[in-house]
Amino acid sequence: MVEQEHQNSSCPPRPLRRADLPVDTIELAEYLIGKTLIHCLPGGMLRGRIVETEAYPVGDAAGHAFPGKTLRNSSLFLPPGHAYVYLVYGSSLMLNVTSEHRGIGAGVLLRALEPLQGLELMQRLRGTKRLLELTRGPGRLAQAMAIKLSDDGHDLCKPGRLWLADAVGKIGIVSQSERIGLGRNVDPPWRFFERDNPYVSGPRNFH
DNA sequence: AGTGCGATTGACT
DNA sequence: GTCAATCGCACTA
Repeated sequence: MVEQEHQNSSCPPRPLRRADLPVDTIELAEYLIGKTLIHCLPGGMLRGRIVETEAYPVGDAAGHAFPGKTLRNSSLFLPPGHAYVYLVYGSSLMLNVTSEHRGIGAGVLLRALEPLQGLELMQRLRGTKRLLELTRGPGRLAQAMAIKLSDDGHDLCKPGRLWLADAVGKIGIVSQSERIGLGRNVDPPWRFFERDNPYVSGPRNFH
């Protein structure tokens, strides 16, 4: 029998290299679709495939860096490929990937994953067995991946504990829409998602 | 020191 | 579909 029954079990995930990340925030948001997020824990490995992102580029009034650098948003100003983690609504952690250059505050919010590995641990972390409720939505994603506030500023291009790796599987049609949850009426199409993936949160209307 | 408000979620009609 | 919980942060006084 052939050992190589699945691409994922045979070749180890290759980390995303910082030099390969598109500098532009919007390009990075699209680039990250299909890529994987890995968190190695004592209890096992958590791994998911990114299926939905949102760009918060330079000069975007909705971006956390817009009012200027503060203690809370300082990680957004790190070099590209770092984690910016913050708490909203008192209970939900959000995980972003920094973009642009050191000293520039911009990033990409990871909004949904397709769970690949460590599903039982994700189910425990999330308190549900329903697969579609594990990683659909940014807060759920962070909880299922055991992201903590202390992961703020972590280098996601350094393979080890928490890092980004190359794409898995065929990437489907990537659609764009307005971003979700901003109390604004008009918004540029800076949300990217794999159109036919069931783990995408929110509306799937596409441009 | 006090106030208002989220890049959401889960519970409920 | 509606709606409120929840709390760290930024801002005002």
